[in-house]
Amino acid sequence: MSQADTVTRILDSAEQLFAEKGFAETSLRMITTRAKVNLAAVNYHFGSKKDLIQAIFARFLTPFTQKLDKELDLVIAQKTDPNFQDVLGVLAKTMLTGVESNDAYNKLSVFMRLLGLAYTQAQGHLRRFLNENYAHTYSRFIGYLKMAHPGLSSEEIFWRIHFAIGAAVFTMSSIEVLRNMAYSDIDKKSSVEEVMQQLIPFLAAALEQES
Amino acid sequence: MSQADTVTRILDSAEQLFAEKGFAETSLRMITTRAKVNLAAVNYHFGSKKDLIQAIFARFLTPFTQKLDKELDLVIAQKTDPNFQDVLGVLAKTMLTGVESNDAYNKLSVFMRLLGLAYTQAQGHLRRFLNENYAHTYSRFIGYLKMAHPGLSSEEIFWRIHFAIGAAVFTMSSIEVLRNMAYSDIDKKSSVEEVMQQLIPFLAAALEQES
DNA sequence: TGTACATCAGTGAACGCGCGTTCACTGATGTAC
DNA sequence: TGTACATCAGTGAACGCGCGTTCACTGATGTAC
Repeated sequence: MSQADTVTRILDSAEQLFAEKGFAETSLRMITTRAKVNLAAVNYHFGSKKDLIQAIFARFLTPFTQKLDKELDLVIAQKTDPNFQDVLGVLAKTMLTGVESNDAYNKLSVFMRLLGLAYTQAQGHLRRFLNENYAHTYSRFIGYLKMAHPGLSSEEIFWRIHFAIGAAVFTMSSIEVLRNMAYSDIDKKSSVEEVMQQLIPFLAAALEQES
Repeated sequence: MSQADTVTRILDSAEQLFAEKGFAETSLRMITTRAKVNLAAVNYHFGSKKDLIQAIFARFLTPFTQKLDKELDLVIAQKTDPNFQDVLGVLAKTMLTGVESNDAYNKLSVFMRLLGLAYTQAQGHLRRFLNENYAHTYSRFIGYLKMAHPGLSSEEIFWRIHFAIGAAVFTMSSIEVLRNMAYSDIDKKSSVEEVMQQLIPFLAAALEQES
């Protein structure tokens, strides 16, 4: 088994298990058993469990923020003064392309669950890591949103964005629990895609609302 | 030290620590140290860590759902056909009264963090417990919402409510992280109350939106 | 009133267990001469 | 072409540690006669 294999298998298994259970609740033994690699391989390749967690975020976020940056360049080149929907559209586009459609929803929902854990589980090292590596693109995105909606203060923009992130991240974090609840409450088990199709107008209405 | 003291001190300490760190990340040793009681006291009074977690939810939810039920009775007595805002208003009123104002916000935000953990951390026993004990009031509330907004399907109501719960629960779960981010991003550290005052119109706009 | 017993909150120390990490080691592949 | 050595992915077993739980025990209070 080559190195690339082992490293990728560890990342894949860890990503799934962390998204399912959380960081503290997932042991290296679970990860290495699922990945069919030796227990010591995580420490050999990544150094520690913390470094493995960071590597999982980097694998998703590095290409994602590169893509988002490029898309933002494109929009700005076409239209120096993009409106709110243009800017949000860039985010939606970046989130939903680059992979075949079924897989895109799945990868995105796994990543949203991980992002939720990053906020809510005590992982100071992870928040520091994200801030050091991805704050630039995040700030740029927020900056355009603010320019597009001058009626809102920075504070309002900040909190609205995080309310929206919260709804999205919570929904995806708990999607299996919620789909089961929906099934027992209203006899309908919506697909992840259907849920997202309801979430988008819900958030758009709330984000754009005049205060 | 009387029993009431010991039991209450354990509940108070556990509630704070679970809200801060999560269930798996909080050990009984942390709880009993903070509560200044013997390690074995948790198992003596509650039976197990799981039972302690359920007791914390019961302490908040039992009076809360009783109060919500009474308030729903009142509204229905006054107005057989309450509108969407009437029903949501009952929830807001139930959430924010009964304690002096500062404490009310604090208790509520602690509880929202715990509720977020209940959805996102693997605690099957807890979801079963909540479902067995509080599903009746929850269903009643959702039923009135649906009656008040006949243009929306059960499915739309279900998902909108959970998007809103998500935004609220995520915001409160991560409130310290978010307030610190706001401070470094926009130099403004809003109070929990100010954040809630922005959250309410945000959610109201999204919940009532015509599809 | 005094004695024997029951009840129960609380305790101190130990239990077995799963955890992340470490370490000496193997074996395959590449490099130098 | 053959030999000696270096590099490095991967391994198996063990390490110390903190965890939730258990258990025999204490000591205060209440009850029966």
